[in-house]
Amino acid sequence: MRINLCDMPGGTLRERQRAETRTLILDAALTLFDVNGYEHTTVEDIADAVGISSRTFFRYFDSKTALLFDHGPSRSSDLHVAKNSEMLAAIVARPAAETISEALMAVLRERLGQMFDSDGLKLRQLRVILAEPALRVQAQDSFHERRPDLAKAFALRLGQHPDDLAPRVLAAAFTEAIWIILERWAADGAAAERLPDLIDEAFAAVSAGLG
Amino acid sequence: MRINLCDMPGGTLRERQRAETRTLILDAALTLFDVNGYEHTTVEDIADAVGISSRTFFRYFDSKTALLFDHGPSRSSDLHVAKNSEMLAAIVARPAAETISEALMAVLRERLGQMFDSDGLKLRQLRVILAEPALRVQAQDSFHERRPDLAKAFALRLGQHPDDLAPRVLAAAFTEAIWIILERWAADGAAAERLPDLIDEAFAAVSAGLG
DNA sequence: TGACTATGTGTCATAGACTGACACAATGAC
DNA sequence: GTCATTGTGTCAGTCTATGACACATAGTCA
Repeated sequence: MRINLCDMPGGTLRERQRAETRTLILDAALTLFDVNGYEHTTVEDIADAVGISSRTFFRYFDSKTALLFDHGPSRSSDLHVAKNSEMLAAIVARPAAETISEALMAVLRERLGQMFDSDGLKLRQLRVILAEPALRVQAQDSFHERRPDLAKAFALRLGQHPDDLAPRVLAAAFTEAIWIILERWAADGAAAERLPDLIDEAFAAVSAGLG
Repeated sequence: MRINLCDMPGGTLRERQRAETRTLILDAALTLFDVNGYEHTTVEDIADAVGISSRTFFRYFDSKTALLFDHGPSRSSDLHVAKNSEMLAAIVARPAAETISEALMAVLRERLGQMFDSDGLKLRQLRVILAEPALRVQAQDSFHERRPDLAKAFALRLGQHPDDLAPRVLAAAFTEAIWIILERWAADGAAAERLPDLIDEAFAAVSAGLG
């Protein structure tokens, strides 16, 4: 059952096994979702596919939906956290002369493609989400999770408090914009080179709309 | 069990009974949520409180969360639909010289207070939602439901397609703004006369932030 | 290497949201 | 009053999720 873990770097055998099992679950789940649809795939199906009990599944993922919002194989356990703060730091670090829209756009152009490119994971998740209308709503939640952080970054640029209205509203607006971009990108076949164009287009529209 | 239905206008006895049961369920549920919290109130608790089986509960409400997003006693069954389209029509009908922000603000000043004032229902729902962090996320969904409509109204004003970016982003931004307004309003004690002030304040901030 | 501890796993039992099927009761129409 | 329509309770069952316990595996220390 355990496959060659030797080529994976990292801590103890346990940690490597855990990471391996996690990716096995995630991969099996996304495949099953793809074939049978999210609703018609039970947690037991997933567990069976990996050869674990469904009880064990819940020791790896808090819920079935967590599979869709998981940030990668968590090779090093908080890699994505680092990535996230990097992104926020990048937003804050953009030249003060730039508007928030310009700053965010620049950061997205640099990093959004990378995010969806590194492995196919995020794209596969995105596709499942887009396929099931009920999930699109929940997906907003996943973005929503990051909104406070985004609002914080905006607040820093604006010299305001993160709970103030402007940062939060801007975060909501741009979160929606990113969502639309990803939607269209996936619908267009998810070609990596399309992403920058879509970002440009979207942000131009937003600027025009908000101005 | 059935209480004096005679003073309620409306169609057949069956319809009146149904409407009555519906409000009984809704009222009992919100009371229980208030006392024991949303999570610790089971559907069976609610059903017991009304004197129906939990199976019957699900014949009135699609889900437990539906209780929080239900639009009133549905005396006349699609009253809220009418209200909703009225609101959208009002947005479209505002003078063309107004910006979208101004138009929406004017409509909200006219109608938002009314919406939360007519009966205590929406405020009670709002309080439950705000009390339980997990629900705040779902609440976004409920607003989200109406976003396409809002986007449509905006699109009409902008002379754009409802699926275009600008209307959707604007809808997201203003939905968030409304949400923030309601949050603060509830936190402030939900005094009816505070609402217009909060609306003014919020929209001023948004305009300043977006400009 | 062998014992000892920590951690992971399966099994079992259970709660809680929801759904389908069926029998029975109440309503509305004639 | 008869008869079709519709509402309700009961029962059984699915699926997500969690707690308890026993057993197995990995990490540690002598």
